Formats: sequence, C-alpha cells, structure tokens
Amino acid sequence: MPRKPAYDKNTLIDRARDLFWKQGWAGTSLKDLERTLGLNPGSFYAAFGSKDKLFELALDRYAQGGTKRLRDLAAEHGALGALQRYPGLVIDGSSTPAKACMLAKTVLELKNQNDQLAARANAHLSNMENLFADLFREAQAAGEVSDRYDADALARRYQSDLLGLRVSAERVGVDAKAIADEIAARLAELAHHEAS
Amino acid sequence: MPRKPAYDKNTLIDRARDLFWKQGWAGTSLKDLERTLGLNPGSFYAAFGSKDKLFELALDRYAQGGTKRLRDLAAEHGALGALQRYPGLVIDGSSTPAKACMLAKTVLELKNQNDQLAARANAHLSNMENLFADLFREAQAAGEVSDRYDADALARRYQSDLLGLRVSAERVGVDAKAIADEIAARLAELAHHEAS
DNA sequence: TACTTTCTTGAACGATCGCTCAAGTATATA
DNA sequence: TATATACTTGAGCGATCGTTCAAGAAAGTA
Repeated sequence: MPRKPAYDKNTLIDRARDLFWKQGWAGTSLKDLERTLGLNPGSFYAAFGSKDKLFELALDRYAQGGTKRLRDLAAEHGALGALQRYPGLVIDGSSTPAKACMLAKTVLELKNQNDQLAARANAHLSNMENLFADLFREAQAAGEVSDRYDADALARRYQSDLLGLRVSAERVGVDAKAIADEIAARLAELAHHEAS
Repeated sequence: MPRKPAYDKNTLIDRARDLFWKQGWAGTSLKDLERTLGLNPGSFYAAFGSKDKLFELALDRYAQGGTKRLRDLAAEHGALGALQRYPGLVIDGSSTPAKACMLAKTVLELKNQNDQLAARANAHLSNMENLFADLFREAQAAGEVSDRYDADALARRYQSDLLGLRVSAERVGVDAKAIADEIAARLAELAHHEAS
C-alpha cells in the first residue's frame, strides 16, 4: 500500500557527511542540506529527525570509512605498510571534501557547546587509535617494529602526528606531502634496536 | 569636553580572545560577547565596528601572545631549550580557555566560509613557523642541532607536531603530556650526527 | 477503480542572528 | 554653571536559524 521514498537514504548520508565535513556543524544550515540532499523540510525531518541526528549518522559513516580504508590497506600491504601509507593517503588527491579530519574538526568546534556530538567524535577517534595500536602490535609480531616500544604509546603518537598532518594539509602554503613522508620514514626506523 | 569610555579596550580584546578561542567564531554570539565584555550593542559597535573586526583583533592578540611567550622562553633557555619547553607549556595548566590553537581552530572552522579571517589565521601560523625556523637556525649556530638538517623542514614538522599535540590535548582520555615529552625528546636527538 | 498508506510540498512558526539608531547620561572645558 | 562632546542604553530592525504541520500527490492493495 505505501509509497516508496524518492531518495536512497545511504546516498543522502554520504552527501551530508561530505557537506558537514567541509563546512562543519554551524557552517552547514538546513537550507544547505535541503539543497544538497534535494529534500524539502518535511521530507528531511521525516527521514532524519533533526540536524543533530543526521550529523551523528554522518559522523558514524565517516569513521566507518576511515577504518575500512586502513583495514584494506593492511590486508594488501601488511600492518607496517598500511601505517606508512595511510598518512599520504588521507591528504592525497582532491577527492575528499577536506583534508582535515572530520572527527577532529567536530571535537574542536563542538566541545564547548554540544557535548553529545563532540563526545561521539572523540569516541570514534579513540576507536581509530585502538586500531592503530592493533596494527603496531601486528607489526611487532611480524618483526617489523621492535618489541621495545609500547604499541599503545606508538598509536597515541601516530594519532597525534596524523591530526597535525591533516590540520597542516588544510592550510595553504604548507607542503603536507613532505610531512607525511617524514611520518612514514620515522615508522621505518622503529625496526632498529638502537638505544633511544 | 568628551566623556571617557567606561572600559579599557585592551582588556576587552583579551576577554574577547579568550571567548572566541574557547567557543569559536560561530559558537560565540553577540549576546555572549555583550555579556562577557559588559557592553550593550551600541557601545560594542561603537568600539569595534563588527563581530568580524573584533575577531580579527582577537586573532592578532592571540598570535602576539604566542610569539612573545616563545621569545621569552628563548631568552631564558636558549633556542633549543625554548623549542623543547614550548610544547609542554601550551598544553599545560588550566589557565587557558582551550588547549587547541586558536589559529588552527579558526582555519578549520572558517576556511570555507570566511576567507578573510581564515587567511589571517593562516598567516599568523606561517609567521610562527618562521620564528620556529629562526630558532632552529640559532640552535644550529650554537651546535645544539646538527647542520645536516634543513631548519625550514624542521620548523614545518615542529609546527605540525604542535598542532597535532594541541588537538590531542583538547580530547578527553589522551595523555597529551606524554606526547609533548616525546616531541621534546626528539629534538634532543637532533644534535647527533648519526646517519638518517 | 476505490481506498489506504506513505511520502512530498512549502508556508509559516518562534527564536535567535548580527546590527542600527534615536534618546538619554556623564564629563571636561569655558 | 552652561555648553559641547563624547559614551551608554535598549528597543527593535530585517534576515536567517532549526523545525512543524496541514494539505496534496503518488503508489501498493482490494
């Protein structure tokens, strides 16, 4: 009996993610969303409930994409290979709406005015960091990284380096590729057993 | 003949900087500013012209504070000593309205909707990076850092590391002090002449 | 073809946005 | 003390914010 929606919800979430990623929370108005999604207010609220809810979906979708990309990389190039390639990948090409991390942008923008969403973004970042740690452990098991390092500490530092890289990549006049290369090169040195 | 303002403009700019720093551009309404500065709309616009203009002043004030803090550090501890202490300093204490860099926050938030302000923030970041490079060169002249490194490259990487550190410090559940220590420790290694 | 169920449309809501301006108040000079 | 020159006040402007909802259109069942 019913009538089917004229849109594909998954596609709309992708588009919303890209818009939010580029413009941020406050920088994206309902009018922007209606235009980009091709939805009138009524349909928008029937489909997503509120701007907050959609942003939450977009955040989850974003995080899911990041972990998938890294896992794929690990499947193809191994743990260390993936960790080395990832920095270059996230700042590469003009395919993404922004170079900076959407999760980091969200934490910075909303920490002091929307705890809900900021906390969710932060949780996704922690999740990602856990994945980094797993890969470092895997690299250690494979003998690619010395056991003398703490994988969690390496992951923490790697996450911080990535966030810095991606903020730098958002700036104009900064050679982000050079920074990405340095991060990757540093990882290669972790195999050595020299005294620190 | 005239009547003197009831406020000290410099103090107001400091307060505005702290508010903008913490809450960002869109997150700070005129009502917020009026409350924090103790100014009614009329006085506000008489004194500052617009929200944009005040934000610009706040941005400049912020950048000026950063360079001063670093220069003071260099005067007391030397170039390398200053570079090593700075990371710990910027994320330390609860004295600042936020841990993240206001310039970075501004670039991320406004790049796609207020070129004017984003570009100004970016320029301040470049300025800071030049100061880093000068200090690295100074450290090289003092023999604290090997000449085999390019000071500009070191500064670029240092800036990126700092930005990452300060985003990390804004998160909950992250041991930012540990990251700051690692950044400082890495600088100490730059004196060695080992093969890279 | 009639009916039911859902989706779509878009006008309009109250709240807030950044901002203006006329009227009132305080202070320094004369 | 009178006057000129600011500065201060706060009501209220038009625009936009996120959101609601009643009315109309489309599609599956009977």
